[in-house]
Amino acid sequence: MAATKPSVRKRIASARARHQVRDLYRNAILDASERVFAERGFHATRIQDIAAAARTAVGTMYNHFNDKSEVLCALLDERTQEILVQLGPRAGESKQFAVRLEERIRRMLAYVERHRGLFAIVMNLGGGAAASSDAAISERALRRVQRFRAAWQAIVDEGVREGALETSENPALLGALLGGTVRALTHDALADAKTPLIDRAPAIVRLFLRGAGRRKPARPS
Amino acid sequence: MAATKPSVRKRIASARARHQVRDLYRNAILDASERVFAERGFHATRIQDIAAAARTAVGTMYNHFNDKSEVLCALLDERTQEILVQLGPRAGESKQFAVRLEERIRRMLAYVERHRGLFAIVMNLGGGAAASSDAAISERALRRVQRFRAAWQAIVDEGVREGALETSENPALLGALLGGTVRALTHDALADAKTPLIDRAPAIVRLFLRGAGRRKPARPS
Amino acid sequence: MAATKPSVRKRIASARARHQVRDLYRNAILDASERVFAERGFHATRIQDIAAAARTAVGTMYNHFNDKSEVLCALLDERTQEILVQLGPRAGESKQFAVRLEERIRRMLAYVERHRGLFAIVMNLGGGAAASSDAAISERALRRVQRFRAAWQAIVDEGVREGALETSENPALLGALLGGTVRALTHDALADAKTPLIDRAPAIVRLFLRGAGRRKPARPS
Amino acid sequence: MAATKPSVRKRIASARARHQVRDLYRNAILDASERVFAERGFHATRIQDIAAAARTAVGTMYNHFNDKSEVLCALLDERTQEILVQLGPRAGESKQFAVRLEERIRRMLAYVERHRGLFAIVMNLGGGAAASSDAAISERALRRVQRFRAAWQAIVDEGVREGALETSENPALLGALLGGTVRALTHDALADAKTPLIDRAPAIVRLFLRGAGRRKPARPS
DNA sequence: TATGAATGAGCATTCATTCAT
DNA sequence: CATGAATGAATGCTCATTCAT
Repeated sequence: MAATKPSVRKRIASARARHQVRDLYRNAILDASERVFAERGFHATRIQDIAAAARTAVGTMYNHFNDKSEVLCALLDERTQEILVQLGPRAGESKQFAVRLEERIRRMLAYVERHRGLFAIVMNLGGGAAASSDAAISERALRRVQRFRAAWQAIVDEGVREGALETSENPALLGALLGGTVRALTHDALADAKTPLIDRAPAIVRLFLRGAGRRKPARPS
Repeated sequence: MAATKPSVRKRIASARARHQVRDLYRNAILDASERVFAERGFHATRIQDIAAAARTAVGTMYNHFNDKSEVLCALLDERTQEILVQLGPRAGESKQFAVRLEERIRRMLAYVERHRGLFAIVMNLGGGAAASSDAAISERALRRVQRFRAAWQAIVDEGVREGALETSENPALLGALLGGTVRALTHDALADAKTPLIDRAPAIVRLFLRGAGRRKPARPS
Repeated sequence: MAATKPSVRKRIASARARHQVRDLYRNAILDASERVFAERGFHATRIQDIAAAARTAVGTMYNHFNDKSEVLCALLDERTQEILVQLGPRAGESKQFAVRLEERIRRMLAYVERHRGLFAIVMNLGGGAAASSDAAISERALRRVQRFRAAWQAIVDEGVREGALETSENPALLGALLGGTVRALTHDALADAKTPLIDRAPAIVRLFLRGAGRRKPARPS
Repeated sequence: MAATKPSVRKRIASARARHQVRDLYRNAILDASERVFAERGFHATRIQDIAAAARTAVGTMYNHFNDKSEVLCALLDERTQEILVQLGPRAGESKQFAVRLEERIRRMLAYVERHRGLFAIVMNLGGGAAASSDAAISERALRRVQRFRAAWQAIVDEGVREGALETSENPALLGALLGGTVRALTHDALADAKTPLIDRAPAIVRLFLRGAGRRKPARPS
């Protein structure tokens, strides 16, 4: 380490610098695309628009991405990844499943809130580039969906393991239910209100756990 | 009335006939568009494709619809309308909310099954022509969403009135939950399996009503 | 004459009537086309527009004219013919060329005034259907131009014969000058002002006859 | 200045070069469009035709002009500008108005001769893209007409100031007359003959100045 | 590697014309 | 002969992609 020759160190440094410059462009493009997609939607957005928003030349975009849908794809991959991190376990979480779940959902909603515009359209685009005929893209879209599913499933499995969730139900259905409940109430909140998304966390957890049916239908004396 | 002169009667008849011919074309176009949209997705579908599938000239499409997105819009309006009918009350339904709900959802799923291809796309397009910048189109898309919401809400209100649903919950949230649960499990079934959609009805109702949480956590003796 | 049998008379009458009905449509179409052409210009006018303005079906137009440019052509033929009549001799005209000329131009301007809209665009379309690639149409347009030229020439020839016009000038040039002067001042008046066209008649004649140069350059004592 | 760093100088040079390349394309398109418009007329000319004649891609046209009529517009703006230059004053012109006027018209006719084809069309299109409903285009067409009017008026004003033109006439009418006379005789020459346009210059001036009326109607003794 | 003008296949849309009623 | 919906060739324009600088 310390023995590295200066010229080499410099070369490494400059390589790192060059990489950072690359990433600078890449990130500028992704950030710009998020803004523009959120504003206009995917199909109405022209490559030029993204380039302009990123203060870049169109050609530059093609040095970083193969084509338009790859930009969206990369953006979604990144945001999805980050969402999944929010949904993952953390050190020092509560022992109680419900509390933990609510906390994770709260984190996720906070993240979604920070990217409201993007998610407002993503929820309408399903997996992403809707109806993309490009196999590679659909492939990645599918993988994203699956990763999401897996995340819900993992949480559900935790709950089952801890005896917090009903064992007589098909766990796969419970996974779908969790995803659906989160999605439904989030979508609702995104469209409707200026209410902060996070406020929905308790209801999501409660409804997911207890459903809509009348509880304690008959309180025995 | 009976005295209507033959020529007049004939004129009326031919007017009716002409209308029926118009509808013939209109329906042929809508049906064709459903097939093609389902196959290729909205954006990948060219007007020509629809025309060809409808065995019509391109120009004819423009005699019936103002542009491509209006075709999708009209199609969705029609299908939405029909779905909502399935979700509506019928004569001779069960007194029990849960039974009735399951029956309605079963009807809806049967309808969706008959239009699998379309709905597979629609669920990814959310409100419809995603990112349509045309105000009139978005307006109609929004109205469709609202009509759906209203339908779920109406059902929930029934349940609340009959004491089948939890009264301590915000009814609006219950509506969203019902929609979300149906959507989630339907989407899941559309993507995943060749399982008949209707088979999902019981799970939908059960999960909507009772949630995923462990029931009777501790049955005291 | 009087001996014509009733049935025959009736047949003739009905034939005449039928012809009149034909002309009714034809004229309605021509009048409508004049209005619409004047409003939108030739190329921006769709056959449908004319039909609508004439309260006729499109098909009807094709019973009377072979195609769109024929409508314009017929219209221009008719209006040109009528203009030329205004420029022709009348009984009881003044013996003085200048007076006679002014009178005729006054009549012409009155006619143009009644068809302001049409002529405003015709003056910009030159011969008519500008750049029509149809030989038959261009042919008729050319003929109209020639008939106009001939009219100016005939007037000039009158003036020359009567010793009112300069004989040392090429009469063809004088013809062109007359046409040009009329056209220039008419065009000017059409565009510019709400001044009645006829008021331009004296100036037209005066300038045509005496030019713009300083008169009596040197009044010899 | 002399101290400009090489890289900067190079950048400037390449910027200039790039601009020149842009103009190369722009001019190629304008020249090509002149040829094609002259041959086929405006409406019969397809964008593709111009592109082909300019050995350019269609898209390139849209990098330089907003649409088809803008091409014509730009062309006319340029040619008009150049015509007006011919009509303007030059160093070392004659003191005599008539001589000067003839010289200017000669120059103008020489220019028109070099663009015969275009002007043959333009004279039939009046202000330009006939019936263009686009406000911006009509606006520019109008401005061209006005600049022409102003040019004639300026010449007339010169003549009046120098006592060469009749002061009892409304100068505006004299301006219109000059324009009309030039137009009439030019149009005549364009259509009719293979006679060189310039030969018409003397007649134009003579007729403009002295009119068609019999001169010295009766020089007594 | 950034740049941005050139490229041209691709597509929605128009509208003159036809023809069955 | 009037009608007006069907027809489909024709065309302007877009925009993702390329590539010389």
